[in-house]
Amino acid sequence: MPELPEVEVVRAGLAPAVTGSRVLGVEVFEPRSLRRHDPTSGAFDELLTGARIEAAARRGKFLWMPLDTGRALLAHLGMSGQLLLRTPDAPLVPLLRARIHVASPAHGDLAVDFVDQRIFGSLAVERMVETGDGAPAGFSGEAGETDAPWRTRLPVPVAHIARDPLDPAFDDRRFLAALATRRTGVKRALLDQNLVSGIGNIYADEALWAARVHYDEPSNAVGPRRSRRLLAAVREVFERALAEGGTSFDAQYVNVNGASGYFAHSLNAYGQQGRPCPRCGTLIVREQFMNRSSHRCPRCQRRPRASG
DNA sequence: CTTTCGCCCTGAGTGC
DNA sequence: TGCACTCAGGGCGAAA
Repeated sequence: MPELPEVEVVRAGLAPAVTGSRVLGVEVFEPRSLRRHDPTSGAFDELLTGARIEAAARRGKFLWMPLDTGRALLAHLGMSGQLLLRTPDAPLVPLLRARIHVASPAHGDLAVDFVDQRIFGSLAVERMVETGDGAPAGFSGEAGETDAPWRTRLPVPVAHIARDPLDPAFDDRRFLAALATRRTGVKRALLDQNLVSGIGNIYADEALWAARVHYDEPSNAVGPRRSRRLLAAVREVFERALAEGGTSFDAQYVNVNGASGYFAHSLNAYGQQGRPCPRCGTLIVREQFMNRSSHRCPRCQRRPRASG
């Protein structure tokens, strides 16, 4: 499932093709994929058609394309979403939920296909709000090196989403202070997009393994030293996955050109139950937590004392 | 405010 | 061959 590295690969693949392009038309095959779109602000296709796409930007797992209308096309891939660049007449695959036709100055006419099996992902056209701190709203590659208005604006539904750990404007101290304050399990905190964005179940387990922290340890019990180690581990697993072109556990994720971004061999904990911990050889276990699965090494990641 | 919980959603895989 | 069942989990609104 797409987390920050996968979404970034999609953004980076999309950006050169869509930047400066004009939306020619929209085809919607599955209305539920637009359930996040507020129709009272205008019909999805009407708000898109004719607009010029200025860039492709990302914060955490949220991806948006600022439009010259002052709004943005917002995409979240959910569990199984993909954004694929196709030729305008490419055959319609069964799971295709929407197709956006654009005229690209660099690549001619293109189809941007939104494919999503489980329909947890969504597309919407949203209003923008200022970040307030003057820093770029998200990462948008070279296009972000501009003073265009969209640079410091983000779609309304993303306003409450924290910056991600690869964002230069990410506030380490604030995050560490929040960990020290919260009484919830540390993995819950890692997955809380209001605290730090971009982390999903896979990279949470990988970072916790790398930092040797048990997922259910109260976040305020981890302490500053290990919390810093954990944050560093998150960044390391992200950077490594980015270097490998994005990771996905089940090959649902396909990058913008349709090639698989599957690099399961690089996973140390997630999905590795029954296999030896690469560090100590103890067999990795899988446990139910938060209605999802957590993977850990029973020896490297012991639950400290009494809790839960 | 903080935290937890239930809901959404369906193709692939499994077992009988 | 077919059918019932299970599994995957991000984000959000409601509730405690």
